[in-house]
Amino acid sequence: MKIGNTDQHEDVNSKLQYYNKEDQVLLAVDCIIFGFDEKELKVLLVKRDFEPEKDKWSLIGGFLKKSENLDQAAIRVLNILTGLKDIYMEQLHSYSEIDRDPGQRTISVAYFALIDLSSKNFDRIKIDSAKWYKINKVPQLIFDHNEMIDKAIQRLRRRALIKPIGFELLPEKFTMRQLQSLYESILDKKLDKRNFINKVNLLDILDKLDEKDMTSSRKGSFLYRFNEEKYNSKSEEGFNFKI
Amino acid sequence: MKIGNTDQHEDVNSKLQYYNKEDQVLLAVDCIIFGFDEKELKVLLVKRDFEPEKDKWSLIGGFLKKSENLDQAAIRVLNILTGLKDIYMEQLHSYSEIDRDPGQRTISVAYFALIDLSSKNFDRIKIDSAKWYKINKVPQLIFDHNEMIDKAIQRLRRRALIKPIGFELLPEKFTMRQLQSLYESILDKKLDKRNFINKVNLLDILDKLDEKDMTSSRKGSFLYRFNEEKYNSKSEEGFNFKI
DNA sequence: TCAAAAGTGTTCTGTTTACACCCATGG
DNA sequence: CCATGGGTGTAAACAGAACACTTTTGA
Repeated sequence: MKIGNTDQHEDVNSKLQYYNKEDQVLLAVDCIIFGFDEKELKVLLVKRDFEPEKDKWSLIGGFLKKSENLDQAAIRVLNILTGLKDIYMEQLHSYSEIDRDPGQRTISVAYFALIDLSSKNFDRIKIDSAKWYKINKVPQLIFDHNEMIDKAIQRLRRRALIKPIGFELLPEKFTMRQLQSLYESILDKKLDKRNFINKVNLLDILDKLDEKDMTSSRKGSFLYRFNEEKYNSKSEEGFNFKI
Repeated sequence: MKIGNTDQHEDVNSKLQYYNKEDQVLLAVDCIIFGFDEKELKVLLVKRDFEPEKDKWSLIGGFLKKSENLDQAAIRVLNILTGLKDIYMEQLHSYSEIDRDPGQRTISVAYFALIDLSSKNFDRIKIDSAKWYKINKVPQLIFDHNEMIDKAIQRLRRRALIKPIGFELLPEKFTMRQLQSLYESILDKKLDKRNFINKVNLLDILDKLDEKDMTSSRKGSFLYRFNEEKYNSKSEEGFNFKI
């Protein structure tokens, strides 16, 4: 039941008449794309090449079409820029300040995406002006985009402590050191190696492979893979990765 | 930067022309209003009195006007129904399935609100067909409103464990028993009285008053009040109310 | 005097933190 | 043979969970 206009006289039994009185607005999606490249958590930005705010950095975005829902719009926008599909995305928040976009009244729904930069899946970015920024070196962005990124980082932090979304940022096979570096980047603090490994092993959601990664050291380090079945069989509520 | 139509030829320097190509949609807000009345966590629903879906239960909602942002729209909608102002509200999620509202393509941004039912502030509901339902007795609702409530309950559960939003559901002065009942309702589990009180006292965010509430027992029970200064001085990150 | 709710501490268990040395290997 | 990162365990501190009896007072 919509009661937006209960003060005014109107025929609420006439659905179309009712709906047609209402204001329509532009709905955009903006994507915070996080990537992890072995050491650093980064976010993908593009340089705006038209007025207003020309030459300022910005998140990628696009407008919702009537033929799609918001998730589909976010997936489409991400795909246009990166060429990637089947990427983890999650709706973050909707931004609606009246003057947020000086061009026209626009409400934006922010999404964040997690992609693995080390993987060969991700060979190129399709927009020339795009650049990866370390998350603590993000420049001033247009509109409310800095606010969006701040909120996305906070959400990522909380999520990564209770859900296995961190693996979306790693290659399929990864070392313990990579996993630890990832969590150190996300949480922005150093972690103790032994405590970290003990905790991860306790969760029992990884397969230790026979392969070693020989690029990082002379000894080589074992590779691990996230085992989704193991994870699902453990808990409905995610893990409690208090680190 | 909006790249919704990069495949098509267009003059991106002409802002208006650019924006005007895009689809406009109706934006609604729907409010999940939680209330706590000494024992039970409840949600406020209204009976829809027009077709389609006449006589079905629904959340309250309304359409966004161009002159307001989403928070303001949610506050307005809440005020129309309850007459209340200065209520805790938080944006929850946006719902955008193409057929979610058979009347017209509508995207809805869900908000949840927390109000104290025991307070005399809340003397009456302004819509006759409104009714409080226990959160585990919610009937089938129109559209995706059941989904919204489920998500709101989950969010409330997580929030209440780390932020002092539970106090929004209580009168200014409350007993420990009331606070415990509230958390038991939110978390849907029985808690141990001694452990609960020990933990709350450890947080050191309440003032114990000299007054007693004499209505609940012959002995009477001390009243407490949330002390926001104490809370703010403790932590930036909220508390860790693992109970 | 008793019914009904308030109030109060201790022990046990599990989790988190702090911490340092040997291993394997390629150069 | 040594420099580099990989791998491993234990003890102390802390937080959570389990648990039962006494107090007050209006009816």
